[in-house]
Amino acid sequence: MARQVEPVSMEDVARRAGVSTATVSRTLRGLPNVSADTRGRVLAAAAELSYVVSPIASRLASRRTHTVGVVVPHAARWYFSKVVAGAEEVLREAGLDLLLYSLGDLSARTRFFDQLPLRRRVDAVLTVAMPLTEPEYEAVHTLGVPVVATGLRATGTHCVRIDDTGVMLTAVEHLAGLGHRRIGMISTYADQSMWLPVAHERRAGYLAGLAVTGLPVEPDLVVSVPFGVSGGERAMRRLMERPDPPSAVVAESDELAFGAVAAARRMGLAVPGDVSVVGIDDHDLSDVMDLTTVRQEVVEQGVQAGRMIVRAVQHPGEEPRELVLPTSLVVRGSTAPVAGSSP
Amino acid sequence: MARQVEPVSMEDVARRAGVSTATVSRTLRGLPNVSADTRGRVLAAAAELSYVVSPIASRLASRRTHTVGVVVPHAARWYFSKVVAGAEEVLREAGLDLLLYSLGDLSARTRFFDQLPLRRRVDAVLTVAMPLTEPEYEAVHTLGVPVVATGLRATGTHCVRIDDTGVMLTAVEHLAGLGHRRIGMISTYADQSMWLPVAHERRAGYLAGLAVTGLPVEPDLVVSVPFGVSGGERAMRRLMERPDPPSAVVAESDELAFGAVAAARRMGLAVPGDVSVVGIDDHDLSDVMDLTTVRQEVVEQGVQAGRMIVRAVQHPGEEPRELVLPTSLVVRGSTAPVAGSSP
DNA sequence: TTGTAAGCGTTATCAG
DNA sequence: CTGATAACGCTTACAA
Repeated sequence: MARQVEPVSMEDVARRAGVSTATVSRTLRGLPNVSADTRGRVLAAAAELSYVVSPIASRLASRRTHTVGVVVPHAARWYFSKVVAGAEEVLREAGLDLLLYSLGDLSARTRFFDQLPLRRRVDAVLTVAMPLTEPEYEAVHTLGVPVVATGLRATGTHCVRIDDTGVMLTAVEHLAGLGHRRIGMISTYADQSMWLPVAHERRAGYLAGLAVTGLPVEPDLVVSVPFGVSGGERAMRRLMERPDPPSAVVAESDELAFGAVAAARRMGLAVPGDVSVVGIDDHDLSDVMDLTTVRQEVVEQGVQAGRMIVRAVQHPGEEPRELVLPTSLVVRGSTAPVAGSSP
Repeated sequence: MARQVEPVSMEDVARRAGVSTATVSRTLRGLPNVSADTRGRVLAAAAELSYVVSPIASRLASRRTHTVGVVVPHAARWYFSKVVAGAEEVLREAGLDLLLYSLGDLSARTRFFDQLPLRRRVDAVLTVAMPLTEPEYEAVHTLGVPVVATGLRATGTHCVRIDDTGVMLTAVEHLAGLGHRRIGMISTYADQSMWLPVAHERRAGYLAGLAVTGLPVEPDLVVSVPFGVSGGERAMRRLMERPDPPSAVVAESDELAFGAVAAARRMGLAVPGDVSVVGIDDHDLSDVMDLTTVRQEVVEQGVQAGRMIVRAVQHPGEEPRELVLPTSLVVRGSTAPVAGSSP
């Protein structure tokens, strides 16, 4: 068992190679001003001792942490884990450590922004679908490091997102194109002030869709529920129990739509026969659920955010960039022409 | 904009409080040998300067990293993200940083265990459902820090898991109890050597279930596919296209079962009318899919693993513990008595 | 209880 | 191209 009992230090390597620690450091970091001969001896010595630099000492001396803080509202949810996975790959390959913070409940979040455990600890911050309050925003900027946000429009920081208004507009247009004239929407409450802006924009997209297709706005056809499958169920029940239920429903996300489809069927309604349903995301399970949806590339958002981080770490103080990724309608079996319309 | 221009150091605090840095250090770490009076002055000074210790300097001096490396095969998948989320909460509250490594493809994995970027960087390692090869195991132990594994049986390290044989046995017994005599199984290939042991144990549980209920083994009724929804679809098609298809199928996991249910329905078969399906997990979407399953508490596994980590960091060198969490059958609408049997 | 001073293992500056 | 040597910002004996 090759348990590494006493850690090797740079001095050990230097001694063995017959050079100074400064030269070892230069060599190991790939700096140009080392002769080929010396470089060889140093690398050999390092290899023989199976030496690795202590990242901690290196960080203290260089004053760079080589670490990025990734802050998410809920690490276990579909969207967030995808983004994190995408970013992780890029960061790992760039040699940056990824420090994960999941701030599910409000107290954790409050403590986080109060104490700011990221202070002196990261070179950059990635916030994943976290609308920050003004004080939170200030707190993060106190860190003095670049920030990139995903999942929502951000001002003052880099960001990668989709057109949240546009996706909903696409969904409504699809339904209107199938002849639906009364389209409901399943929206979400502010989930502890997370997601608020996205919910807002998607609602705006819904309204824009109605406007574009010349449909009247019926405020009662928009119901707001907490995020999640069971929220979707509840919303659908509320919509379909009305005396004049809509013939189609758009949901703010696929997970809500899953609940909606299930609820409709449990009520004895046929999907898409009695009611069509469209979601947003193209969740991994949307295909088996046969759900029509507007796809967004979530892992790709993480990848792009990771790249932005890497760039920002290398060139801090650059103008905030905004990257809007494309989305696309995926038609499946949960939508059909409205009953009684011409095919 | 309160951008923190010049970081405050412990010396600044010491000066302001009229004490030495040693005393500041003792105070801030809550050591007992500081007079109440001094403590007050130090805390006040620190607060006024809004000082926080540099974790990096602290780590270099104390030779403890306060960091745990979390290694997962695929950060974006349901099981892994849940475990990570559970562990994250515990670790964050214990003041430990969580360094995430997702080793999806083989080359990333190879590089990881070759270079071992965790060296000198973590106080403990958490492996999430990662069966390690012998060399990988050796490599990790080279780190000289405690290791805890989740999701599978481990020898030589702490571990938290479920009874993977038992869950499958439960599933088969449920079906046999409904009168099913010919039960198929959807199993998985080694996914880059990940999960292998789990697949093996669940297959063993399936066989044990047949034995216990007195059913004959039909090797052709076990089909292996890559993990995932589409794997489940393919497997189900292969099973149901046989001249003598089974009347029920158990899947190694819910995601496979989702695919199986969808495939059956696309083939025009009724679930559970023509074929019953059982999964393992109780995935977030199993309820809307109306899938009978054997539930495991995945977040809880992460929480318990996190606690083990915390304990192990405080008392390294303790005997490896093993924690086996309970599971439970959740009967939903994807299973029914076999057609033609008495109710 | 408190202070002094020697590390911790690098990087970085400045001569040579 | 290479080597001293002073940081880096804290912890920790050891003294007082």
